[in-house]
Amino acid sequence: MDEAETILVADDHPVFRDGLGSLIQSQNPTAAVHTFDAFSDALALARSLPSPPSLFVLDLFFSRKSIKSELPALRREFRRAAIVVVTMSDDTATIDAVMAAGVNGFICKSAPPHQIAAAIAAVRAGEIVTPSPAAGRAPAGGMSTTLSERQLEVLQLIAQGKTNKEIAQDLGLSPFTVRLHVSAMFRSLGVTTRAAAVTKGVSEGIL
Amino acid sequence: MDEAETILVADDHPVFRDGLGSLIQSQNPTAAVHTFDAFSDALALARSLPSPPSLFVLDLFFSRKSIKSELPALRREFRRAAIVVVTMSDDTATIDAVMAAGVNGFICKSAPPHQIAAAIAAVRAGEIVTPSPAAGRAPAGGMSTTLSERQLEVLQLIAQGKTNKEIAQDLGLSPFTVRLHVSAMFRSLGVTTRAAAVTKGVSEGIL
DNA sequence: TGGCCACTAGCACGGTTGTACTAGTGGCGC
DNA sequence: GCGCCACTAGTACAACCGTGCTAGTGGCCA
Repeated sequence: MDEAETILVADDHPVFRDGLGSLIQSQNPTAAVHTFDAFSDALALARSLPSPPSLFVLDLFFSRKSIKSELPALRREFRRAAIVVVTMSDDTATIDAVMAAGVNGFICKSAPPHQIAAAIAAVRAGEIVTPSPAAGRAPAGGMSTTLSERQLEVLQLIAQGKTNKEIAQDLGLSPFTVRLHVSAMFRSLGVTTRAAAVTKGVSEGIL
Repeated sequence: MDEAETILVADDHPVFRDGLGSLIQSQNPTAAVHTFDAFSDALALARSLPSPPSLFVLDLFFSRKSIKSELPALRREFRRAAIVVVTMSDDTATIDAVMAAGVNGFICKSAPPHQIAAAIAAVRAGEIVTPSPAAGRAPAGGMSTTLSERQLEVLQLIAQGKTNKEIAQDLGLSPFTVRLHVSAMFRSLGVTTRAAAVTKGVSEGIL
């Protein structure tokens, strides 16, 4: 579906980290899953990647303070990535604080694997997942596909029902060029028609 | 884990209800999935069962008022059941009101099947799921457009990127007939392309 | 009974789409 | 410098799309 999709897992507990990594890898066979024992390492790789990762799964080695600084900063820097926090402490205050930072999911480490898997799948599908009570509104969407600027522009105009000719006029391009962007965008989304591209765009939260 | 597990689905929209029912059934092969076109019918069966259902999936045919009465009542009566609300209107106020009633999940009807499936799986695994605000807009007032059954079916298949020929095969029709449905549906929606039709369908909450 | 509507099926035609090629430019990292 | 990638522009072609016509069936309602 998306050739170079990257997922980053950071957790300082080796056993849990490896288990989590293989769980996610088996759930997303086509994705490149990288695991780290420190958040800073994951962040460093994320920044060095040609295209940003689609999913962060992070242990909460955040102090109370950095929940309010590092986490929102991560959210801002990787607007299009889904962020899931996995942690031991699942008290309401922590959940609220983390969700308020704009992450897409909060999972308790004590949860059984199938529960963690379901939660991650739901987040990757665009939902917001929290363990228990918490009406914590969360902004920003996670998306697992990356499009270039032009491709995104083209997709938005396609969603408006415009023809390639009209898109070319709108963007000040040749219709031939528009076609190439359309084809490339289709390949990125794994579709072959404009209609399917719109559906995909909506489900990915980019429309 | 679930020898006689029962799942109740209530939705007054036939096409969506059936799709939802088979989606859930395929996701939970061992469960007995019952579908209803009215909430009261589902409730009646739930009460008549020897053991309470494990999951309710309900369309939001609740008026604003009954969100604050029927829904919490259901929650109280079936404490151990998971309750998922599926609806057209996904404005923040409605989401807050429904979640405050103590349900386990809130899914927008405009969400693609895989997203709905993931959300239900997460809820069944014990999570709380709320929609990402990035997904389909559905301004209050319901859908302003009426499509015939065939037109809706055609639109749903178009959203999957199918060609007229493929749609004809799926529905057992002639490609010529499909074309007419497509054209009629376009007129109803006030669009001229498939891509725009999908966009319109999402914004109307019928996809 | 006649009118209306949804649904079915077909033909013809012009325009659009999507892909497969080539080919040049500018930016970025190694 | 070299490769890679996004972006630009073009040609050619097969397939598909959307609309305009005609025409028949069955249901519903006044």
